[in-house]
Amino acid sequence: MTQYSVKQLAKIAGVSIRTLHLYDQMGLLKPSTRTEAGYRLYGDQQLFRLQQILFYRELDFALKEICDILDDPDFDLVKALKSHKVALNNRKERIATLLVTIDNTINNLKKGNKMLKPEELYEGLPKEKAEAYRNEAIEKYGSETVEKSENQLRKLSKEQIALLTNEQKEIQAQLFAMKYIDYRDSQVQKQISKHYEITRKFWGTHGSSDPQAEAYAGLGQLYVQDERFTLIDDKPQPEFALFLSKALKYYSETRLK
Amino acid sequence: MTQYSVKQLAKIAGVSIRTLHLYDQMGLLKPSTRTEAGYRLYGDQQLFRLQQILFYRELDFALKEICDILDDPDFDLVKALKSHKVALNNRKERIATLLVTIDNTINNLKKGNKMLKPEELYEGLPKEKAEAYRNEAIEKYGSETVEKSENQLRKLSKEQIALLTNEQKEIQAQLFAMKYIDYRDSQVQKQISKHYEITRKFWGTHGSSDPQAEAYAGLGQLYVQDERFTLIDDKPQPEFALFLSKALKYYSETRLK
DNA sequence: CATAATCCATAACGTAAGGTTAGAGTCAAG
DNA sequence: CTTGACTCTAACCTTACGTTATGGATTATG
Repeated sequence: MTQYSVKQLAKIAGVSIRTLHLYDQMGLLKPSTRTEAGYRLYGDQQLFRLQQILFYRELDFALKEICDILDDPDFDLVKALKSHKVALNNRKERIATLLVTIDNTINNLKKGNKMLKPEELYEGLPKEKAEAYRNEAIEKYGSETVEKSENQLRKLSKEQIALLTNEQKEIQAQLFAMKYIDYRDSQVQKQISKHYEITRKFWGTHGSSDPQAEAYAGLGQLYVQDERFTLIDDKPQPEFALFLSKALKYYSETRLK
Repeated sequence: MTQYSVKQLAKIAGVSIRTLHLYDQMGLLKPSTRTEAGYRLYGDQQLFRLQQILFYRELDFALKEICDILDDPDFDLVKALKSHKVALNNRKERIATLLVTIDNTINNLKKGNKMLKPEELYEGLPKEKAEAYRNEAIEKYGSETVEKSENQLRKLSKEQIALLTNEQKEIQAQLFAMKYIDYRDSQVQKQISKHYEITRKFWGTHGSSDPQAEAYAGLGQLYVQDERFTLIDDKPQPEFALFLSKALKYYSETRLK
């Protein structure tokens, strides 16, 4: 049975000595024994436990949770993993939104906020352009995301989009004028609910109510991804897009269930 | 010109009073003026500035960075956004890996570590199974990720995989026996370099050297995603897979450039 | 065997971005 | 004139360690 000093264990495990001290102090990993002088000595069992600790740490579990996982025999690991998965998925989604917003912001800065020609916007794009746009989008955000948005879009015919955006433009302008700050604000959410009602009319109530909430939240993603939806005075507004997407998500989560 | 108290500003901005105190203290957002009694009063300019602050905060910038962004007129915003994008992309990738690992771990726990039949593994899978597997994988990880892995895989013919895995099995077994702890350990990296040499033989040096490093790191992802690559005694080892993927990435980053 | 070089221990402070009291002063309304 | 709502500063709590600081223990070398 091998014995390891703090330094040895730290080295083979790739953690700092301080980390081992900390884990000892909080009861996560106690040395198997101490020398007369109080030196920590770890055995193979401790090495194995450390290996497990590092695995769960790598999965972004908090140290206290790891404590429970390893020490409580009744701990429902599958449940913990699943809820952890949900949290990670949320982070992932959030990061994806941020990445798109950053791209749009960079684009705006580069173009010096150059105005886009209105005729490029809501009429059928020239096919090559549309194709190029799609490919670029896939390149940047992955086909998964793009396809999801496209499904969103396909629910709306061209004319519907034209009508929709005219009515929505007003609401968006009002929201924009509100100095878009807190997406949970009741005034903001009131406007969003109008927005939702208009949107719903054009989705032609497809019967099932559950996908609607999701689709509406997904619309926010579309706003972030496609600058054409958040033009104010023909200028793209990434900050506003980010705000709107959060407002829609919040609305769909709180009001629509 | 409207004036806001801390509470009012906090409410319309959706932040806590403490946050405003903090921003004041660190010079990120000073009130426009103070009353005789020392109460903070904010104007519209401050509201606008707060709006910008929250935008960058939402993009996960540190408060100090936001300070620079807003106060330094020479600040290279595009550059900052780009490097920030790289960081976010790394986080995203990491989270994706963790999600797959969690899935595999859950699967293992559910199956009670049931053995997989060896004939299911490296021989051509029955078509339906392969299709089902692929669809499931797309469902879980997105078509982007799956296609990337498939491109990895397509570089190897069936026979090559068979040979490859036989030779690699040995190395992996040795790595496994090393109590897979620190992927940066020189002994570990030595084994990885052997692993790399073997792998490289079968990739038949496609000329360009840059994609090789990336492809090799991508192989680690494949290990994580497909349990069949990290079977030890016919049992999937998600922890070991995670370890290996990090070791490969580290190797490709430090040794291959 | 003395001494220098490591190694180890505990302790305490610092980090980011606030949350959470605590104690005390300020303001408008009843 | 007191109540209640609001404000101020100050100080400690959080995570998961990193970073000294100080002093004792062990080992290597001359």
